[in-house]
Amino acid sequence: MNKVLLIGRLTRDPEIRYTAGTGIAVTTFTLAVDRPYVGQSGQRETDFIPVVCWRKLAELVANNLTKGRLVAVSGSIQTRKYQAQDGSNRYVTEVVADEVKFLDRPKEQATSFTHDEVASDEGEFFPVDGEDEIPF
Amino acid sequence: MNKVLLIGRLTRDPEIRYTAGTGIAVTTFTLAVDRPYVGQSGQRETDFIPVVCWRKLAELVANNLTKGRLVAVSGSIQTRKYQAQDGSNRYVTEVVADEVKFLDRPKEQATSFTHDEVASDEGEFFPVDGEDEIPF
Amino acid sequence: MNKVLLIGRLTRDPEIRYTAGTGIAVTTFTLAVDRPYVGQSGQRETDFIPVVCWRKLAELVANNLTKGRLVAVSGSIQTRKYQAQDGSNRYVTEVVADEVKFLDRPKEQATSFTHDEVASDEGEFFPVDGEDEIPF
Amino acid sequence: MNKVLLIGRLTRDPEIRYTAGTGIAVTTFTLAVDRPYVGQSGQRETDFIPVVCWRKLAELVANNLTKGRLVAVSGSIQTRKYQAQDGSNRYVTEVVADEVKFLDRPKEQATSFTHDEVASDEGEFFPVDGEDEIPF
DNA sequence: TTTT
DNA sequence: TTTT
Repeated sequence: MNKVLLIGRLTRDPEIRYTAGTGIAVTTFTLAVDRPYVGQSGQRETDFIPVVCWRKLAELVANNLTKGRLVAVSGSIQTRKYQAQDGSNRYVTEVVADEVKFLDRPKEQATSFTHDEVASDEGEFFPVDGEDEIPF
Repeated sequence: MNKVLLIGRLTRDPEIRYTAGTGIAVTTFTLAVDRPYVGQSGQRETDFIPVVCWRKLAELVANNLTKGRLVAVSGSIQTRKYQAQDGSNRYVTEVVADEVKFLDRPKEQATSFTHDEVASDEGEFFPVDGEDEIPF
Repeated sequence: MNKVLLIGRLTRDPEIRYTAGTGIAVTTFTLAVDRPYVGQSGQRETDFIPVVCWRKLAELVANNLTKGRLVAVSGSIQTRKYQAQDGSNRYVTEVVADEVKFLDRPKEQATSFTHDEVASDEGEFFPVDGEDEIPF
Repeated sequence: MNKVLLIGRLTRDPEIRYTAGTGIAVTTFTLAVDRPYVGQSGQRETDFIPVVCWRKLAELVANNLTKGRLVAVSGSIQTRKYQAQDGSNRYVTEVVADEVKFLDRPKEQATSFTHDEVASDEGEFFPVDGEDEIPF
């Protein structure tokens, strides 16, 4: 038995990819989940939890969620091994979602905007990552 | 909200340590949790999930559980950042337990026994795998 | 182990009472939780789940939540026996909350407003359906 | 979202029935779940939680579990309305299982026994109930 | 580095 | 590398 329930906000827009051979959709995002009480440091503490979705759910999430959206996720914890660039084994622990519930309404999408607005948005929110990033 | 429930077996004896300044007990172990159905590879798949306990629970676990024991764990997912030896940041995702329920009985601890019984018990249940094993 | 996680909306304002001897606060409400997929009848199905909170949480809920609010509840299932009026035993199953997370913002409580604003708000969000509604 | 996780023991053997028109298997049992800490009365308190399973799971449970067995159940809370004999509406809250994990091994089944052993076992464990019992 |  |  392996059950997880999280409520938190996306730290970025979700990223969708497709598996090599079979073209199955996989989307990943990180959920910022506040801890219930403030730590001894006085300020609110937060866990940043990597989440993966597959197939239909991957598409639903990629098409409908954006940075900052509040969601509930149910799923399970999965561990994976992968090879780092230096050849050593690395272990990842992440949540595989089987249900994602949207808990707030999307922000007013400006239906028309200037080029500069787009550009600055991209600058802030979608930095181009290197291609051998750790997958979350 | 951040809730986890796991049922699985310890892959090794738990390890207890104490925090530097304050001497608070922390014990860690890995839980082997079988996935509900067999993967496409045909054989049963398993997640190996790192678990941390603090204080009283740390001591309870360290004193009573051993490799192979079946437990239920409830808690939450925590993420931590740490420095690898090469100075780069590494991220860990683990479960912080707030309840651990023992689901099977400990293996028969013979209270008086012959040398042969000890030997066979150790062979099966307590393989020497660390440097601070009780040496008899 | 006994863990419950629910996300749903209050079917009415919560009701607070106090225990006879000791004056401990208890508040109760019912949560409407939609089932994930539509039933064979074609329309969305909903479970109406009784929830109880105690002490500080009872007061927090009674003072801050109202009919229609979206919340996440974590807690456990409790069963209770009580005597019906005809003397027979009756059994109740309900959720005892240990955490309630508010998931939406309260409806704009206009601090000063015109009659028309009140009327339209009530029409949309607070239909009169019980006998102890605030009568204005 | 509606998730439940329970670990407890069956208070009786499970009961299997089949739906009228379609012959779908439904099995019901009650789970005795101990509360984590003793109540103010000093003795351990227990919740008796009604559980329902459908189809394959119904058969698996009916064929393999008996009174006293330890299980983990994951599922959701469901509410149902039914008519009591006096025509009044009654509401039931129960857990619909979607996974049942067996946590102990079955008791040694005597493979041969005397009539008296059978009789006394039945006397202790399977009392004949009246026909208008509340359904759990 | 993995448990039954 | 983090969300409101």
